[in-house]
Amino acid sequence: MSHLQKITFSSDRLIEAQLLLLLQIKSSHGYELIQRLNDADFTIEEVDPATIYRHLRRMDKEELVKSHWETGPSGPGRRLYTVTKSGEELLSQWTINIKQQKEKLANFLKTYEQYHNS
Amino acid sequence: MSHLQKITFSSDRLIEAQLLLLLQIKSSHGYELIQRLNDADFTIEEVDPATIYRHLRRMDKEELVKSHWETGPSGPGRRLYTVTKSGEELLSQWTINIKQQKEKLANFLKTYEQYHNS
DNA sequence: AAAACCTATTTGCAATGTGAAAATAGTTGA
DNA sequence: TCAACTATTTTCACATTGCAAATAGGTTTT
Repeated sequence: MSHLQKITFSSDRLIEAQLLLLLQIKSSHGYELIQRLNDADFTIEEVDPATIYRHLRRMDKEELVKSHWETGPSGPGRRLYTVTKSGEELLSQWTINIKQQKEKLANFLKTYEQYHNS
Repeated sequence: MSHLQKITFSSDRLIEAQLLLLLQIKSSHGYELIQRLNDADFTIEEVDPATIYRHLRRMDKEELVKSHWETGPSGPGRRLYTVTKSGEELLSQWTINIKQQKEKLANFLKTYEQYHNS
């Protein structure tokens, strides 16, 4: 493939993995994803809505998700997001990265405790 | 205390905790810290020197570390950093945050695996 | 002795991402 | 009607980053 985009796994992009996971479990629109993120036991802080919407748009452009506009019977129009095959593949790579990150944090704590019990 | 600075625990500031830990173990100057970070088993990626130097200067201003200029017998002058009491206290708070973060990552992986074995 | 290299820190610049707030807009309930 | 809720987008100022270059002392190689 000629133009594979560069994959960024920096931990400040963790929100991407979280969105992909939630979307894999169930397609949603932005507003609902914000609530699901705030309810999830794997997120830390309240997320700023603008950040979520911006990530979703970016991920749409990068074809990690696809979206279509829904003008339902009630409420304002909303954009329904679904994860793509490419997004699922990226999510699976994210889990490897997250396992690593978890190990690194464990090593940090180990070093800290070793130093403080001696 | 009247002007406690706001503490940021966002994971992209993890570098701060890493620097504080290394400095608590042993005072160092920037150049050495870059090497120690790259050797440590709790860091992920290669760090950009500019980032390290900038964080050290910021932490100096915030009195998490203190520094003094060393004109040793060999090599160019260098700034020797030592962690302060305030820096040690912050590091201890960081460990709590890192434990939480580790838990959140574990929860993420649990949710992922639960979804993929059903 | 000049050239190249290592140690050591700082600064400039463009790019990226964020939070906060406001703009937009449809729907529902009092 | 007015307020509240749902839903998304955009603007602005600010923080931070990576990369590169500038600066500079010291050591090693040719």
